Amino acid sequence: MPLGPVRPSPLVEQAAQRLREQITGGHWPVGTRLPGETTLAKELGVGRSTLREALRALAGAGLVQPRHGSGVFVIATEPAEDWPARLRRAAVTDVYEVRLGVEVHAARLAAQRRTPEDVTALRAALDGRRAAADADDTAFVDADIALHAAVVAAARNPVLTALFAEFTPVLREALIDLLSLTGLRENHPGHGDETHTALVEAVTAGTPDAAASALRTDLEATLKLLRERS
Amino acid sequence: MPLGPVRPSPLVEQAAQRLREQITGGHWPVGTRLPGETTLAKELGVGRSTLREALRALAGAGLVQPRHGSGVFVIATEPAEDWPARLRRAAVTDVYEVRLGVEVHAARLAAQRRTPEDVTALRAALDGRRAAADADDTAFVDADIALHAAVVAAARNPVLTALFAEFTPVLREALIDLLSLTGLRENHPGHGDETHTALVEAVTAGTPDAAASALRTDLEATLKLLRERS
DNA sequence: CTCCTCAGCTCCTCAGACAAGTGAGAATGG
DNA sequence: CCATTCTCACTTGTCTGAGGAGCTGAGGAG
Repeated sequence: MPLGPVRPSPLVEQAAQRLREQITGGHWPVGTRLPGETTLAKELGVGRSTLREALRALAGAGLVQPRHGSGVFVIATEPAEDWPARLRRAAVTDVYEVRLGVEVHAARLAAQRRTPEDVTALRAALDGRRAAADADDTAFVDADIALHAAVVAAARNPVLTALFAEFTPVLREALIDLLSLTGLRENHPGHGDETHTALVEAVTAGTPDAAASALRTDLEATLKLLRERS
Repeated sequence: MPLGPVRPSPLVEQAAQRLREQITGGHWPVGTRLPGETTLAKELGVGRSTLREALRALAGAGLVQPRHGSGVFVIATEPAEDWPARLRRAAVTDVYEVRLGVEVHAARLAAQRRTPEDVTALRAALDGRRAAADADDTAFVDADIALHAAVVAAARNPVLTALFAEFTPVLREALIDLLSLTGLRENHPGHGDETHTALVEAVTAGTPDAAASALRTDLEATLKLLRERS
């Protein structure tokens, strides 16, 4: 039994989240002066310095602006659309789930559109993943992600490619953690080689449904592992 | 003559600026562990609380990430990218294509997870879309998007919801244009009512494949229209 | 009416203390 | 000799108390 983490997030982040909700939720429109530090700290049940750090985090994100002697004011209601930060805050399983949907769709499109250049790139990435079977976890994860990125690139949709790139850092970290914690590769060095080969073959052959199902199999297995650990 | 401020900026901001320069200047690449709080505070000549607030501001901006007991780490060297702008620059068909993949996946999840509240919200949104059949194009598009947003919300994945929200503005504009240019609704006021009803029913019934295929039918029809016009 | 003073609010900064998590090396057991 | 467990130094997290400095509006002096 994997036992998820017990610890709650730091108080600072909880406080920042609560305040953020007030702002993005429209309760405190632009121009609002927030209640004083002592008041807010008491309301949220945290110390004054903790609250100050939470406010400072929001200021760093561009939501509020403190004015010495006058108060803290709301200057924006949207988090400046900072996706990397948002993804880092989110639960890994939620991120992975979205990645699954995006990439399965990409595989489908790739099977319809791949060019000869895409095919050679895919084969090279697949070879790279095999070559990394004996390497350390980090190198293996990088090779794995490179293959997946090649599939997405073959879909020939720049928005899709950019979106996948946004997910990469979080993915990389989560997968490296997963491998080092589970020791998954010790028994199966080339873990997932069959499904990945099937994926590349399906994209090459131009069969969308086969590509989608091969990829779905691989990703759902990993997602299951991630869920068990969190 | 505007006369700038005479007083120096708060120490917190000065400290944050100094640290930011170290990061964006490349002296501390991604993955670096910053010196400890006490060390940094001494080096910059400020108190520990002040330094902590400066670090918290950088964390809010997504540059660093503190890990309890371990240290503060650099996780990015530039203040994030602007997705809304990127989506606006991209081809509408590319955006719509990604939206299709994301939302079909969301529909699948929604069919597995929808709560009774989701179901009532879905029915209300469906009624809203019907009621807007006689309204102008803008109101109809808004009602349509509200229904789709309700489906995504029922998937109960915050990342997915946020991602869809990112697409909404571009979508809205493109669809309004499409309707006014094609005059599509003049002959079929409740355009797409059958497929949307089928979608809501499938999500309610909890049949992922049916929900996915109903939605795919609707979205691919629109995507085809978009392609023809561009 | 204008200007000044001032009290009461605000944020800013520091110091000190203790709690809690992490990781490496020492000590222990086989 | 190896693997496990324990210990400890070091890290960030949290709170409290104390002043410092800036802003704002009320009220008095001219």
